[in-house]
Amino acid sequence: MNPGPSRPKAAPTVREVAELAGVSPMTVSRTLSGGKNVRREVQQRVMDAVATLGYHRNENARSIRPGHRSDLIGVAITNLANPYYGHFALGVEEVAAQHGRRMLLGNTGEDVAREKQLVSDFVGRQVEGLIVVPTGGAADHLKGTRLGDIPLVLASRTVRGLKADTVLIDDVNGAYESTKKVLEAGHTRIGFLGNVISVATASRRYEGFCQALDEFGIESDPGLVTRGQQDAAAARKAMEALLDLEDPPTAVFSTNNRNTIGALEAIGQRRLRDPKLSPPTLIAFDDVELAHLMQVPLLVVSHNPKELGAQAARMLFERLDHPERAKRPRLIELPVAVGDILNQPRAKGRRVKSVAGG
Amino acid sequence: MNPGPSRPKAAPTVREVAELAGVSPMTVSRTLSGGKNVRREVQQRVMDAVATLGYHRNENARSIRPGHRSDLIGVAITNLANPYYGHFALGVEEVAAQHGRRMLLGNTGEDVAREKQLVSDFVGRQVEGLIVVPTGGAADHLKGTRLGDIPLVLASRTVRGLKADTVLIDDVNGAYESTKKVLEAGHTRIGFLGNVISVATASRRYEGFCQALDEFGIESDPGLVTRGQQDAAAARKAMEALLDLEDPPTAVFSTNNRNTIGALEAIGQRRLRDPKLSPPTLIAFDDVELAHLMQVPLLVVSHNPKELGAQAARMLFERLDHPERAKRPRLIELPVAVGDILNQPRAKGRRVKSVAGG
DNA sequence: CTGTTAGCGCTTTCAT
DNA sequence: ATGAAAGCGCTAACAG
Repeated sequence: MNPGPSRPKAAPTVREVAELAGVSPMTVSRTLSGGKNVRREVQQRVMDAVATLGYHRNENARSIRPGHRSDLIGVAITNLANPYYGHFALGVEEVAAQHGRRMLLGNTGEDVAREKQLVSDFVGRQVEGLIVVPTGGAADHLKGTRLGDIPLVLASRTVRGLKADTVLIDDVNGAYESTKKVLEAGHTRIGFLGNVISVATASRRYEGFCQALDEFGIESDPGLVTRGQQDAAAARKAMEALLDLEDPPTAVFSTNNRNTIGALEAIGQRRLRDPKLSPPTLIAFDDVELAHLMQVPLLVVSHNPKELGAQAARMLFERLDHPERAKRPRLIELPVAVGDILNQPRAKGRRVKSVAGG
Repeated sequence: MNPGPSRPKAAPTVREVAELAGVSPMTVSRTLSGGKNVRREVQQRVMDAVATLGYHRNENARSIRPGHRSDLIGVAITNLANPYYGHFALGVEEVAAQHGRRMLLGNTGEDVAREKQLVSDFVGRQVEGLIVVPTGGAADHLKGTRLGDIPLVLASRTVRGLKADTVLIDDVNGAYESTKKVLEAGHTRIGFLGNVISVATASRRYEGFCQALDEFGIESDPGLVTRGQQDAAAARKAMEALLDLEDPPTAVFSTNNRNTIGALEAIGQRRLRDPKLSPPTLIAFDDVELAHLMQVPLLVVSHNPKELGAQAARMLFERLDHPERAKRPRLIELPVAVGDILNQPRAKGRRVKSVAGG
């Protein structure tokens, strides 16, 4: 009657199932693996025993046998709170599921130490492969030898000096094309809202930004370049500072969705006080929900984070499921779509055509 | 020279490390578990061997020993692409990390079959506990016996007839209070944008909504109630339909962030065509980035999805780490914050005090 | 301090 | 069609 201190009764094992079904463990094992060479009737008895005992076969014990896959992949991303990485993780998960794999997901919070710890743990858990959005710090722990030669795919960011499959967004070009488009529209003072420099995407996008300025013979004004904003709050402050300048930029390049949100908040807030404020044109790398409806001139450089994750996963499974094909590390750059400048103020903006994209 | 077909050389084992270090496997094991009773010098030799071989101890093999924790929890959520669940997962992950656990994360996509499959797999992988955002379909597979009595925490939604720790948002009250506030502001025709009915949150929020209407003696007009919008696109259409009504609602209750986005898109789009459009007041359950800057009268019912995840994880670890304390299933409802109505139109909207309309 | 033995849950191999 | 034995990688328990 009294269940007692509810000792977490050890999970039933094959042996117990076997006993209850009146067969040997081997027969249970066979039944569970498809039922080859087991009489229908016996199979039924086994399945009944499984059901009554609530038996689940121990995948961990199973996976220590040689030649057995763990069906597990390890994924380390930097910030799960960012919807960008939510989509990314979903892309990975979906492809992993298609390939019959499960996903161990860890959040690094942009902390190398945590990344190291996570990766090491993943390897210990016998993941078949790793997908990592590297934090950008030292990355010895990602070296092949340290990983026991488990396949690794880097996503969204590279690591200098690390040979591994990599999927990136075409950052440089996206930044270049979009900046160019805004320059063509006549802007000459363009601000820059960036995230941490050590993050590879940040510098790549800055690179493209500068390329375009160079091409137009414009010297980047250091006073217009801000860096290191990791979240929307910081970005908002940075944007406010830009707006407060004596000679504020007429356009601002925002490196990522966090900066875009912050920038739009700053602008939106200002406008509540001064409805006539004519906001700067915003170049937004990464698409952001609702941004296009904010009545701020906006040029979106959009791409698909879910596809980024899916692609990373595909590269991984290419290696895992076809080790015979795989050769040297591959680098894939996913295309971005540079849109048109939306919400142009009616009077001014002369129509610039050009359609860019993938 | 030629590495050959690159046979994925089996991961090194304790034995190999032991051999290289000139000790027994046991000494390696001891060293790796803290180094008790191993001479410093020998430890060093072992660590060197570990480093040269790139050895990672096999956690799976380790975890089959009796009494050993797997340090793994299984988390099944419905839609990783929704930033809401990204935050949720982050909350879980952080608390799990604090407790030294790793997270197996699966996405159900609101599909019961997938949920069932995931949960079963998680159990087979020896997770110590489960956190599930139930899809809402049949849930036999979540019954204790089927789970091998692994602790389960339901998050965000309940399952009727299932005894398990549960963390919810205070949906009913949040919907009630916010609707009431809008009724007090003088609105009498209030639309409803809902998601799938089978989802428990949906009906709970609808319940609160109706409660408030009842209290003000207003009969809910079926023509104003829409249901089943799972994503922003569907929500947008539903909102457009509401706006197209001959006698459109002056306020609209949006059940969740997907519906809010869709509603704001619909309104924003309309306004581009007709800048004078006076948009309905939006009651937004779930906070949404940028929403408050959209110049749409807005009442946000906000809460913290990350905290929801953290709380779910805390309940789980309470049971795991203190099995002696744990008693009957607990239900926690996290409070919501009902804000003020923002972005009220200045000129027109005559200030209606808190007097109900018959 | 260190090594030997045994066995965790499972399945491959080899009987029967 | 079924079972017995052996061993995967690891570590308690017990020597020494």
